This record gives sequence, C-alpha cells and structure tokens, in this order.
Amino acid sequence: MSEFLPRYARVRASLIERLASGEWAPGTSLPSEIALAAEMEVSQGTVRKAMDSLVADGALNRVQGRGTFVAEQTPELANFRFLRIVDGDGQRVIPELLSWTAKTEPADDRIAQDLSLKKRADLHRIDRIRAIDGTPALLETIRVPLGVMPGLGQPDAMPNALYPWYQSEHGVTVLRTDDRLRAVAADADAATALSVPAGTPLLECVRVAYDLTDRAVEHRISHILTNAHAFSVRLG
Amino acid sequence: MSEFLPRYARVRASLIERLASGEWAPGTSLPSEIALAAEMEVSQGTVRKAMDSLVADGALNRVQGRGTFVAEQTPELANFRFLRIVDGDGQRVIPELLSWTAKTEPADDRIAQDLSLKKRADLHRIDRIRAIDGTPALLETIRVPLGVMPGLGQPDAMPNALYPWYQSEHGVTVLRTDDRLRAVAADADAATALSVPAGTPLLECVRVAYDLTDRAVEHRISHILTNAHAFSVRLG
DNA sequence: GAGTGGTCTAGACCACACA
DNA sequence: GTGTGGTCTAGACCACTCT
Repeated sequence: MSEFLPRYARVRASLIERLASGEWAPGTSLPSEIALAAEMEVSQGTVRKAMDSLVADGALNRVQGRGTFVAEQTPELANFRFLRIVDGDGQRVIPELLSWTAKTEPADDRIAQDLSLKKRADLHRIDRIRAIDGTPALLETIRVPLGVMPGLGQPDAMPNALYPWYQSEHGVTVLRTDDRLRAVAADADAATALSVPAGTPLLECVRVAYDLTDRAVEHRISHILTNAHAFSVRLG
Repeated sequence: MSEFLPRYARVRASLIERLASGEWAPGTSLPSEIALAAEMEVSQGTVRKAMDSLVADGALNRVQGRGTFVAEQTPELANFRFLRIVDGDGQRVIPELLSWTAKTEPADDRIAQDLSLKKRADLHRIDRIRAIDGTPALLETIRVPLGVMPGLGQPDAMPNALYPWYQSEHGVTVLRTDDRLRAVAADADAATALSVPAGTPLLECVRVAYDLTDRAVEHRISHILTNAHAFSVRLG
C-alpha cells in the first residue's frame, strides 16, 4: 500500500468516507472549513482544496456566507444532469412515469461483468415505461445489485426519478455514469409498448452508474423514441 | 460593462486572449508562473488558480519540472475526446477516412441559428465518409463559417481528424462540443453510402463545436452505423 | 545547481447570510 | 455582529527535469 498521498488527497478521501458512511445527511451542512482544518490538523487552504474537488464532482455544494452542504439529488437536477432529453428547440423536457414492474433475478454474464459482480449475483430488476409530452417514449430496464441496496425489495411506490430515491431511501449517491449509445430497431415488444411499428429506430442507452466511492451501483438499459426529441450531451 | 471580476478571472481572461491571438503556439511553453505573476502584478497563487481552470478546460497542460504548455490537439487525443466510438468490449476504435468532397454554400436558417450567424452567411461545407474496422460506418456533413476559417478553401488534402488540422492550419482550437443524439432511419443516400438497407437505424449526432473564446466554430451532422459499435459518453 | 510546477501554511481582507 | 465561504498574498519547502 502506498500511503504517500498529498494531504489534500487524504482529506478528500476522509471526507468521502464520512459522506459514504452517512455521517452527514444529504442537504445538511458540513462543519466549517476552519473546524475541519483544526480537526484534521491541516490548514484551511488544504481543506479548501479537497472540498474544491468534491464540489467539482457534484458531491458538495458551497454557498457563500451559509456553509458547505451535502449535495442533494432532486428530481429536477438529477433528470437534467444524467438524462438530458431536449425537444426540437433545445428545451429540456422531463419524462413522466406511466407503468412499472419489479422483481428479483440473477445477473447474466454481461451484466455481471458491467457491474463488476460475481456471475449470477442477485439483482433487483425494475422495468418501466415513461412518457414524454404524453406519449410513451422511454423503456427502461434497471438492475441494482442486492448487495448495494438490500432494502430495495418490492417497492410500494415508484418515483419518477430514481437517483433522488436511491439517495434518500437507500443511502446511495450516484455521482457519474458511463453510457454507451447506439441506434437499434424496435423489436416486437418495444414496438407494442411505444405504439410504433416494429423496426422503428430507437436510441439505445446502456448505462452503468457509479456512487461517490466509484462503486458500480446500477445498470440501466434505456430505449428512447427520438422522433421529436434528442439526447443532449456536452463533451470536452 | 461590469469589470468587477476577481483577479484570477482577469488573469484567466488575459491568458485566453493571448492564447487566441496566437502569442503562444500550440505545443510551446508559456512563461513560468512566477514570470506571469510579475508581469501581471499578482501573486503566483493567483496565476496558478487561473491556470488551474484552463488546464481543467483542456486549454493548457502542465508538466512538473518542465513547464506549462499550450494544449496541442493530436489525432489520437481529439478522436477520443470528442468522438468516443467503442467496440463491443468497450475498446476505443478510430475511424479512417474513405472519401470526401468540399464546397461553399450559404447557411440555411437552422444552421445559421445553431452557429449564431446571420441568415445565409457563407459556409465551407465538407462531406466525408469514414470507415470503422474497414466497413463504411460514418457519414459526416461539416460546416464551418467562412469568417471563422477564411483560409479553408478547397483543401488539397483532407486529414482524418479535423480538430488538430483546425488548430495547426487555421489557428482555431476546439475545446468543447454540444451534441444532440437521436436514432433515425437511413435514407436512400445514406443506405447506399453505407451499403445497408434503407431504413437501417443510424445514430444521428448534431454537433456544435466551440473554441476557447466560446465562439461556435463548426456545425457537424454525423450519421453513424452502430451495429457493432457504440458512442461512449461519461455524464456527471 | 538552476528552474519549473506541486503542496502547504498563516494570515489578511472581502462578500454574504442570518440573527 | 458573528460566522461562513471567497480571494489574495508572501513565503517555505518538496518533486521533478534538464544541463
């Protein structure tokens, strides 16, 4: 083990650990920079540098004069941060939930590999249909390892945005995702669910989501009808 | 005009201006932090903070012990930074150029709006076909305002990666892009060019590229055959 | 050894929020 | 007014590169 990290990196690691442990709840404030600096026996500037990187990663929010807060996933923010659906004018739209089912199943080899799990590890599986501007446009198959969210059984209710729910109900904060995008033809099931002819081009998004400890916490396959909308991305 | 910017922001703006003016060529080193601090009459820490943000934006590279360098677009880097095509195993692939044509045309209303140009402003237009693993898979229609790259006439040769060429030959450095992704059906022309049946699903990518002064410098419509490959994106 | 970026400190002052 | 984050400074020391 090499422990020759700069101090700000050790402060950062310590903060991540304490955030992941739930020591500070989402939306609440952290101790002040001066207090943390005293506690960790470093200067305020070093704490600041560590926090800068966590703010950049979206794990913390700072408000001048008020304090530093654990970033809270809200449906509005999470939707636009991770699922940037826009209409023809570039205006963001938010899909609404139409229907869903939930069950448990073992991971197939591909999913297990994507999520760095053992073969046939237990998964929660959720299938959802969502609508954009009133028409069904989004088919999602979501898989979450049982080990990541043991409490996610057969849910009573299903929220529209999942990431805020993961955070508030299961203590899992999604900070980033890796998405692989392709164009595919709608198969018979998808065509029925979306009320389009089989073969209609759909945008397929295969995503792995990671939490603040860089653990893979969700696998999601989305099929999106992009006749009137687009998936917006900023690169660079 | 509000000029009440913090000093590091003014230093950053000054550096961007001098980078855009070509005062420091791509790949060459800037004066040292100490020298710039003395010249601009601020402390080294302030120059450092300004440079931090430019490094984060990809405009500069720093190497400990050697100096700070103007980021140079290389075909390898530009390809993976802005066009992350991966195969089924997640390995990146680099398309190779098959054929191209170039001409000049006026902007239609949609393009003019996307590029913030006057209606019917003059554009260079380049059409290209590129292959992935030997099979045609990428159709691109590229439009660049004459005002942005006056020297881009009828080019003698066409490089595979355009952004390094924009930088070295036309002094334009692309730092970020906004992409809108959709799934569409191949029309007759696309189907012929890609040797697939009409109606085959293609990934459509409509992109606007911005330089380091946040000026829109390129409009690019790509149609990508994603039977064996995917467009990889990291969000968060 | 000289010069560069990288880290860290201690302290000053400013801008803002809240009681 | 008190406490918070935001900016800025001057200086110290370390790690690395090149000569």
